[in-house]
Amino acid sequence: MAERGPRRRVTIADVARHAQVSTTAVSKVLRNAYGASPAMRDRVKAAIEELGYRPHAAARAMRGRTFTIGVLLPHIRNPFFADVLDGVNEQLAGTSYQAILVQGGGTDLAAESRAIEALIDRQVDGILMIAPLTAKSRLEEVAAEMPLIVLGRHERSSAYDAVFDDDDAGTELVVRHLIELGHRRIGHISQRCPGRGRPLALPHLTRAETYRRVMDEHGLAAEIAIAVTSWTEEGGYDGTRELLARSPRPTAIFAGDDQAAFGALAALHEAGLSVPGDMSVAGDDNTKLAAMANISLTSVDQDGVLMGRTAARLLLERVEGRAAAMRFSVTPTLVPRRSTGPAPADQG
Amino acid sequence: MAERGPRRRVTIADVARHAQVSTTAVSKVLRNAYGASPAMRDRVKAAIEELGYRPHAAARAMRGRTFTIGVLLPHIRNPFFADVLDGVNEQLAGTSYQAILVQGGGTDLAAESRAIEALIDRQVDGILMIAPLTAKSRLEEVAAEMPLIVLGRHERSSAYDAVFDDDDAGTELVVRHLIELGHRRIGHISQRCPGRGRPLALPHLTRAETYRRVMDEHGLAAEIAIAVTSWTEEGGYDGTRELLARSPRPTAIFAGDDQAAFGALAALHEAGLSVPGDMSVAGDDNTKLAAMANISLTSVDQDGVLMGRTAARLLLERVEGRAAAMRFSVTPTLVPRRSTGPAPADQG
DNA sequence: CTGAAAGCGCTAACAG
DNA sequence: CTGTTAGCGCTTTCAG
Repeated sequence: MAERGPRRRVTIADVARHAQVSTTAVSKVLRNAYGASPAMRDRVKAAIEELGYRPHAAARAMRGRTFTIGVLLPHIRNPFFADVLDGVNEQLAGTSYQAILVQGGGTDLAAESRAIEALIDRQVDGILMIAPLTAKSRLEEVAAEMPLIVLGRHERSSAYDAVFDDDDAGTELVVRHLIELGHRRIGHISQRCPGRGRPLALPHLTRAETYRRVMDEHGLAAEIAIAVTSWTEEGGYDGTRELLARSPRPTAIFAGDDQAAFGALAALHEAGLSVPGDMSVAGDDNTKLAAMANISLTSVDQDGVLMGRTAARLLLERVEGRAAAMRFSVTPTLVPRRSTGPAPADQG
Repeated sequence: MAERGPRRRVTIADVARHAQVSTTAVSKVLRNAYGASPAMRDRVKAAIEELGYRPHAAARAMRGRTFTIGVLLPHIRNPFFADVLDGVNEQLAGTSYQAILVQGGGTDLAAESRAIEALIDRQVDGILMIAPLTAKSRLEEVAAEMPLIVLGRHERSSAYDAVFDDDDAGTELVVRHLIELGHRRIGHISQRCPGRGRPLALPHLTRAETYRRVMDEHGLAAEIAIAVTSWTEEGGYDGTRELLARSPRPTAIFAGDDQAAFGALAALHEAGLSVPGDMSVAGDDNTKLAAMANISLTSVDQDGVLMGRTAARLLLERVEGRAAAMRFSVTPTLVPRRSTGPAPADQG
């Protein structure tokens, strides 16, 4: 009959009593603050150990820090986010900070806003947002209230730090790679952008824009073909069906990210087209699955763990007081695999 | 020069002043508590709206609830967890509760303990643990302190609720399916179990045990072959290589879960073996990718969204006061696809 | 129905 | 170096 919470939690007062000191002394020891003799320090530490005391985060929150870092991410379906999170946790390990995640509703802006507010209401010491959809102006408002790092967006702001992949370079690598293989009709799959108003500097927009630019630079402006769906398996599938319906159909697809590329491969398989014989496919993110021998998907590698680690480091710096904005950009590399090959001969 | 937090947050006192009532009144309105006239209620609500007041979770935590549900999950690499989480968020939408996630270190028991403590220290109103490694005795301690739901484990406890897939039934479906296709040498990939001491009722142990039982029941005890790696792409790859090294090698592999099955498919591709011609492969979880035409992986479907929704519902019930333990089990179904087929003729 | 007042556990002035 | 004390924002008796 699990009676709930009968055993009152050990508090700083219990520790103080047990160690025969004041609560102030305990607090000082806990925070490694100035003004506690080694002897007292030892006695308090022993008492903490004996009583199994752990600080009550909510009580701390009322005066000082919560030692909690809030991480906002759109969803947990993209393995790239898992890499980023591993980097974050790696950087936080050994500190007293703990990361808590909240899921913003994918492409639902309102849900994301609620998630951000939830984090603020819970008084986290700093926030890391992964590819948020929220308008820059709102991000700056949040940054005015607490340390903020934005991962995966390119805008420049003096209010928060930015950690991002150089999407421009990555896309250029992919599109050039395809062009060098002789492709001219290269399709692209992008995502719907939920934000009304000014377009955000989100990866999918940068990639689409760069795709356009590189095509144009090679005199292929007329061959530009973008299917706007979403970067999920289904989105890649649907987008590919859309591109296949064109006449003449493309000979290569840059799917935007790996998840979409997997959907593209499925759609091509279903259509009876061979890869890369009839159609080349490239993704972006270089997920584990892309490297698997039976998939062997050409992709763009960006070090997600490094990005996560860096973001967490920058955030802790801000929590410690840094105010000047920093930007950290990761340079991607192309990983060519068997899903891309020479354009079919009939293309000329 | 983002000056941090200059604009003091709106508090209940501000609202009270603005609405010309006491803070008690505001608090009552916020909690829909008894003892506030409709008129006052309206006035307070208007003030809240005007001032953009949002309750301060930490302050609430000191007296009452935080309206926060803690979700512990091993990692975010398994798409099945994403389904569960969608179910949780779906159930929580419309309530005032917010889910926060913490990642326990995969197979690292100590990291998981720290994550659980982090949740307790942050005074969540209830905890949902997804496939935790922690010993049952510790789970019961936690359950004595706060509402707890455990998802994905089979033990029976009077202290917390359990939501789980009937892994026994699922595995039986897969193994029988393979046996009916004429396979006799059926290999299995399982995970290393970190827990010392009593084995936990985790899915991979149930599946392995059931695999053994069904093989035995069909007189195939001698053909039992288990590779113990991990349920990741790499683990599936390594496990398959291990099984392939046996002589004679199996003609079918039940990979334990889809992620591992993807690794298995890669290893077989690399080994030049055809699926299902030379080897049948089955997974478990029925992830989106398994359904893709080019993969077409036979799998076991278990409704993750339903499980998440149910877990969240049960947790809220407990938060509201229910004490009697409940168990909810989801019945899985087999989804046969092209990755499984008749055993090669040479098997007899 | 309404409000004054006493804390929840902790931190940070401030005295001693 | 040490301890006393006044809150942080909210909930919750308990009088009016």
